[in-house]
Amino acid sequence: MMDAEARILEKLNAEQAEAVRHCDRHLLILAGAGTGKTRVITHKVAWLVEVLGARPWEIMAVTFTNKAAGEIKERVARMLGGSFSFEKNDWPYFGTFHSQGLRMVRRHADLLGLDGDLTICDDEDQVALVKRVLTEMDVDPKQVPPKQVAAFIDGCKNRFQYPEDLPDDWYTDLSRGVQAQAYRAYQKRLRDANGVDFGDLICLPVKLLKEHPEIRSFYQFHVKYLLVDEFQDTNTAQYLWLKELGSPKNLVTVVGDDDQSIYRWRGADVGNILSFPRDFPDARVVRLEQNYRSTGHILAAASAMIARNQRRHEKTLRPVREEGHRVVLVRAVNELDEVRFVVARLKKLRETVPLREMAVLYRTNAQSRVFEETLQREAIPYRIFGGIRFYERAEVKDALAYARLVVNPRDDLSFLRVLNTPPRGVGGVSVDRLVERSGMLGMPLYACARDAVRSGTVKGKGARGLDEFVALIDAFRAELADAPASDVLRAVLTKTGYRTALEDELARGSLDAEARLENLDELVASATTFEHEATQAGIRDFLDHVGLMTSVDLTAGSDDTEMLSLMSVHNAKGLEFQVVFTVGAEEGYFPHFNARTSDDEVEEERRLLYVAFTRAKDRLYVSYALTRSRYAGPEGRMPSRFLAELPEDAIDRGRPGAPSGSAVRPAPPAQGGSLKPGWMLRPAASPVPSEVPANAQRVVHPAFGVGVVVGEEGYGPARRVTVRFQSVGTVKLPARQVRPA
DNA sequence: CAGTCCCAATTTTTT
DNA sequence: ATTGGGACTG
Repeated sequence: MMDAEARILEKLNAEQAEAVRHCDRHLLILAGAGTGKTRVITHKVAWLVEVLGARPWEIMAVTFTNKAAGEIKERVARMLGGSFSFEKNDWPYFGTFHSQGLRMVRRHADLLGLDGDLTICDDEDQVALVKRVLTEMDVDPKQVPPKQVAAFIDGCKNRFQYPEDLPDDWYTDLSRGVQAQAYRAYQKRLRDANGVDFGDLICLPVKLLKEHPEIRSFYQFHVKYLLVDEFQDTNTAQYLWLKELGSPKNLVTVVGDDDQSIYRWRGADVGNILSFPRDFPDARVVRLEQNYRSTGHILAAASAMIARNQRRHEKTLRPVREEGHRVVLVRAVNELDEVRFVVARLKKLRETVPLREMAVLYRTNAQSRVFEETLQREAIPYRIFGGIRFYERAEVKDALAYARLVVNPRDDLSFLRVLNTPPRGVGGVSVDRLVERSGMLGMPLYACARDAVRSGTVKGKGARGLDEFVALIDAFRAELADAPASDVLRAVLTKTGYRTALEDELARGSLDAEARLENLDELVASATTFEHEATQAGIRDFLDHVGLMTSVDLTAGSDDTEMLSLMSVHNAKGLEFQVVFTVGAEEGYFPHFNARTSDDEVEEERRLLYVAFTRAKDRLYVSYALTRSRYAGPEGRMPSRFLAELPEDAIDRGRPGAPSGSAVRPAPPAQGGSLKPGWMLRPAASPVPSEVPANAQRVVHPAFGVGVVVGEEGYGPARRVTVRFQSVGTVKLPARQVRPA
């Protein structure tokens, strides 16, 4: 026994060992960036099994991505040798809240008024359904954007609020009334379609646990040890889930870092970290403050910056590594210049650092494009995480929609999606009549379609197409309901004529038809791979897999392939690289345009940059451009205000290899602790020697004369620019008032 | 009903 | 600049 203990604790420092061994009370581990969090989790699982004799099925670990779960599984398995097995459908369960939620919803579907063959609706499905609901309510989708309503619904579900839980006056409220009513209608439609959205995957388990004491006891009994990673990013509903499961009989361990909370917009509540000790009585708190990842200068820069946040736990990360290189701050003339710098630098570094140990991190996915073009030209292998994801491509979703309809004939969304894809003569008129009838009878569209012709609901060309469609789906259901996923997809693509239609397009010279066909092949290939990895995996499992896939989970090539990584900072959470390029460190990205109204938002933006910085092990480059073209011509840009918060002696200003004199002067620090963008609100006569981008847009105003654009926001008629005039100083005004000089 | 053309909005981050 | 949606025409 002592052997096992010693072996597990061997490579841990005192704090880590404490966190691993502490197993008689609930535990909150405050783990700063790079302090060996994953190591603590894996060792803790090993400890539970080997030292405390926990049974595998008594342990549940919740991670932020499926990939992280896989890594922990792998590492635990390696530590424990053959003594521990991870059967796919057995405990212990390592995965995201959402995948765990789906298991529970499936298992207890009958109690929730659902059928086990349910459909997971993604973001796009959700918006489409909202749009349908709004139309039915006679609300103009232009007046009330479906996306906004979808965000409202998500917000409610993040707080565990179903329509019946909303305060009565919300339904009559001028601003919220429509949204609340749409939510109620949406939820009904979703249930009728035997569908669940992401929010349901969290809320329904909580409902089960709250309303069914026997189910709660069952899970409390089974899940003796519950570990939650990235705890700072759990939302209210997820926290309620933990509270339902936590009992004196079991042990809840959460690991998190409030400085790395970057999902507030998705409902994450850092406050959960504060509440934990109160809600889980007797909980211990252990802090991990030894940073093993980054060299001294990098850590000093990141720490000084994050210390500016008001709402945070005081903590000091101690570097164990040497000082290392300073953080290099780079000023580029424009976005192309920035790319040139990064590529030149990484080509040089490649001589000593493997490409897979380098990453380019940006604020928005759109920023990857300029890099892609250059990297392709230079033949540097790269991979992009996130962005338009594979399973969200139209052709892939079409194929999956057929499969979804085969599994769940109540799935109206999929029905509408593929009914006339490829075209089979069923147009708007037929669909309208079908929808109307379905509403009247309270029957799913597919069921209505079956007798729509006989009842005269649909006539003519539409009737023939509809019959054809119903026959197709019926045949699939009869033959393929239990077939392997790849067989189903192959059959769908050929027998529906989908592939043929695309091939025709290709023959007629459509450029993207080829790419789409390739994507379909890739889809079938990924289904085949999936079947090989999991025994007995049918189409249902594949649809689940696809529905819960995260962008980080889906990466072309394995981790050890020689490729540069490009990703948003959000996607980089939990990863580390020897060399990190943080690009676009400008006002408008850090903080983002849409996030500079409240102090809370600005603090989250600061955390985002902090996460980016702390991914770096050996070298960190931070770059910004003086002008950047986003849609129509170059815009003047200012360095991020956060750059002014970096300590002088940890950074290296000026661009290595560039002509001298390219010193950097970041935005002046905010005044008096206020987080307002100082450069925008500066009084006209301000003598602050702020920098005007060399090739910023020059403009003329009828009254103020000539000036230079230093900021901009909005689009179209609402577009406003900030102009520094020679005559009156800096003024913010509608863009239409000035003309290019 | 399908295909084409034109106009508008879009770009924050994602399970 | 690209893309999606809506309107118009064949």
